[in-house]
Amino acid sequence: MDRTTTTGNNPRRPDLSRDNLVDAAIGLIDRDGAGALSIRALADAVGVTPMALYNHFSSKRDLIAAVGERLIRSTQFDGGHGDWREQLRYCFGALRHLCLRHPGLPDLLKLDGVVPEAAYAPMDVTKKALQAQGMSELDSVRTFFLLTGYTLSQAAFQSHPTPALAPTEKVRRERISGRGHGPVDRRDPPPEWDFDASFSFGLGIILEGIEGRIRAR
Amino acid sequence: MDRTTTTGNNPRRPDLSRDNLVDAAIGLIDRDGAGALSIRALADAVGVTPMALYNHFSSKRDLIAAVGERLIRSTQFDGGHGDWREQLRYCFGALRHLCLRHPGLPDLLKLDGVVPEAAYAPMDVTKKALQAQGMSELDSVRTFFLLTGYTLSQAAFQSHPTPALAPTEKVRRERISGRGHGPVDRRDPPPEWDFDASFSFGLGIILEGIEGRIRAR
DNA sequence: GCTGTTATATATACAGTGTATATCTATTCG
DNA sequence: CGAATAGATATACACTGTATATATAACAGC
Repeated sequence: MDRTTTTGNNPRRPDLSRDNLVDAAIGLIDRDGAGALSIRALADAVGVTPMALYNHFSSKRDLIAAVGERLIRSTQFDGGHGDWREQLRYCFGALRHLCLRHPGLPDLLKLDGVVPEAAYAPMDVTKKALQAQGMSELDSVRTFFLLTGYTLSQAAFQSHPTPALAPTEKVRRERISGRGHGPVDRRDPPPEWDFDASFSFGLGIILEGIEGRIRAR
Repeated sequence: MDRTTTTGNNPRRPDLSRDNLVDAAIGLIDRDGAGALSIRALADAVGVTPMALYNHFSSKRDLIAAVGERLIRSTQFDGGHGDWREQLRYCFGALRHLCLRHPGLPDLLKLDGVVPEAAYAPMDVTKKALQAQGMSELDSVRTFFLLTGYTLSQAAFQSHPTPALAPTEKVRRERISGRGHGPVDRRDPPPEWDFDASFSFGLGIILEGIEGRIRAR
């Protein structure tokens, strides 16, 4: 069946489609985080019954993958104009800013271990930049994992300030652990922590290490 | 009340306690992953009613934090004998192996953004090693985040092979997306991927970058 | 021994979650 | 038009964490 046959502008049937649903889903996670994306919440948001979504996505995993696909595809990773260092800075800066603009994204993907196809665009950029410097394909891929792991972990760290304790939990904790250090929430960095500078510092170290490997070739 | 007043060896009341519960919880996540740790599953495992657990933990977050605390505390991070490089290799090697022995651990902690107090032991090791080389405290902490982010992301990548599609999901997907690339599961590395070598390679790059920073002081 | 207090385990219930199954309806095609 | 089909719905199930109220077991002091 032709995909564009969706009831024209008939208001009776809402115009569901993968695209519209992904739009709405992104709205949800941008507003209230990855946890806010539930089948029922999304159905409510588009004014439809939960099970209706299953005519467009085979599962929540499928939906999540589509969200990731869309967001990552909307980002350009190969815009660096200078040398390999600039290219990598651009590429992973773009990845980082994508994660910061959509703080729910890394959580969402990690939640179900989904890796959208598009997520490997930065890998291609990295391989191209480094192989041009004489690095082997294997080492280029390894370096890609290094850069990606670092970038995502930093973005996640920046995006999630300490989640507050639920009030009732706090009360019960006092009752229970008269002894024993209670659990500790994600410890915040000092409030004036400069995430940009911190990320840049770590990236600089990595780039310097890469340069050493390249020169040692 | 004295903590050791737990009914002696009376079999009527099972000997619940934070320690025993954490033991059982670790058993669950080691056997079936982070997702297998639910209040009800843990209660079943120790032969008790779900709500009984809430006399020992204020919430599931509390339980998770205790599990993390215990596992991390059981690990020694400062056993390196050589120079700062060896110390860091030892420290983050230990962190990595901890995560590999308990593949559910990173997921578990990330799940609720919990960071056990003990998780900052590696930070102390890193600060000590690097400040001894003249690095500032700020940069040492930044470097710690770099090393931790890399180590955890690599361990997570190694621990989670592609989750299989649920059978019904596969069927429905065929029905739906006659068009559109379906979602992609975590793409596996090639089957002969050498995780140890890959981790070592990335760590080497980081250490080389650090050395550059230290020398440039 | 008995009694009151405190610690712990239970029973029940609620609001969520993803999704299987069956049904109903609106649209399109022959 | 009638038949086929795509898509939305209604209901239900098994699961989650946990609030609330109740019951029971252990201990303190008499």
